[in-house]
Amino acid sequence: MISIILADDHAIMRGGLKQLFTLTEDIVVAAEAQTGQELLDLLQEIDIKLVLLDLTMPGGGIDLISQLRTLYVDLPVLVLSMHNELQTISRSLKAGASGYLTKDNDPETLLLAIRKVANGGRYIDPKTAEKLVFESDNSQQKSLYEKLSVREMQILQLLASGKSVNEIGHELAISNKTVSTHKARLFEKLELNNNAELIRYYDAQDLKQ
Amino acid sequence: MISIILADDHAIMRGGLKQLFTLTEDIVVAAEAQTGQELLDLLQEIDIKLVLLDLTMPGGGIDLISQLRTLYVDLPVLVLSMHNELQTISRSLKAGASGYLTKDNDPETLLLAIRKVANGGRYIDPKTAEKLVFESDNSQQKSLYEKLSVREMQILQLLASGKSVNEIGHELAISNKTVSTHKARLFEKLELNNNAELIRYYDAQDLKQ
DNA sequence: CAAGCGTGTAGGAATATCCCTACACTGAAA
DNA sequence: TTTCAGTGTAGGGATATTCCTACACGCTTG
Repeated sequence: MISIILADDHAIMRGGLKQLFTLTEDIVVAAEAQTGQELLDLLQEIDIKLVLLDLTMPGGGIDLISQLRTLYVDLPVLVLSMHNELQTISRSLKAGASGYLTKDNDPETLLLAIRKVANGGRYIDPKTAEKLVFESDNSQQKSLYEKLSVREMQILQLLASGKSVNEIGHELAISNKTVSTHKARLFEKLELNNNAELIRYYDAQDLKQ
Repeated sequence: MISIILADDHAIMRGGLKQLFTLTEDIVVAAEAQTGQELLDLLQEIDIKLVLLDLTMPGGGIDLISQLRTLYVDLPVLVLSMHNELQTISRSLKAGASGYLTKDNDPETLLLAIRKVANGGRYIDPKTAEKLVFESDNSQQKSLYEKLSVREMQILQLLASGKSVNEIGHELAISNKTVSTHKARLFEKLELNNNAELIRYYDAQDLKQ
């Protein structure tokens, strides 16, 4: 029996997944988390076999994977994401995720991946696995977006959501000066000159996904 | 019996939703589409009561809603989205969607929304509906723009172009403090909370004209 | 292994911006 | 006619942000 935690902030998605798992004999949802913190809290209380993690939830970035990997060395983390940005996939795996698949896969594939990962295996979407290998070779023409570090990307998202430098500093528990530095660096990398451009750049990127 | 088409490019999401609907007596999934085109093709073949549409799928933007509205006047479209950007919601509804809810709602809410919309009603997430009232009410009549004084409008345009308060003060040969006052007033009038919202508001207005 | 680049982190000083308040002027309402 | 709301203008003080600089760490790369 594979007991899992659903870590996804979309209740409808969780609801659907739970229903999906009722069709199986061997997979059961032990708990659900809507934020990274909630997930960490839950893990202290209950014992499960696998975390099914949506990266886009609040407090659910790459860092969370690293934390999980540190705190629970043997706990497999399967990332379930909407994005198939190679960058994100690659970073997730480096951070210690046992698998990665996008939500456009068949439900059967998800079940397969869960079983494989729960048994200590790894699962990566074959289509993207191939690209990953390919990409690492000719990482020449990276889009500006891909030049950003994880932290910078995070700051970008928070800025684009309308948060101030101070608010972000507080939220991430770092100095506002630090946030400002990150901001300056991502301005340089993205060749932006002001906040208006940042918002428009972000929205434009967002549409591409 | 409410027969629906699931239009979402995420197979896992569709799989989950389908399972969810098996719990109900009255909702049945007649078909699934992964792209806008696929949806349009399917609609020519089969007769259904409602389209459950994920805006983020390929070929699944606001335009698609307009098309559906033109081709099938009475077919209700319920938008299921991850984003709760006011703009997107507002535009969807203007384009003719019968309802809008985000994926972080309860599954029960989704069922409720489907039933309501299938019966000719409308459904909008209560949290966001409230915010929308201002926007839609005012934009129907006065287009918030018109509440702004000439000077405020000018400042808005300059801010949206990426100029700083100081730059604007210099350009208009008035104190930066004055510019700041104008800015504060237009923020209040437009019910904006930060620069990001200003940019998005301005761009949205721009599209309307 | 040494050197160097990228990254995450800040401090101090300089600016920029906001917040609250104020005042004069204009046109509309009472 | 008086009153009042809306507007364009700022000042002073409080905050926020930037700019420049720095440093430690980890990961390449010669």
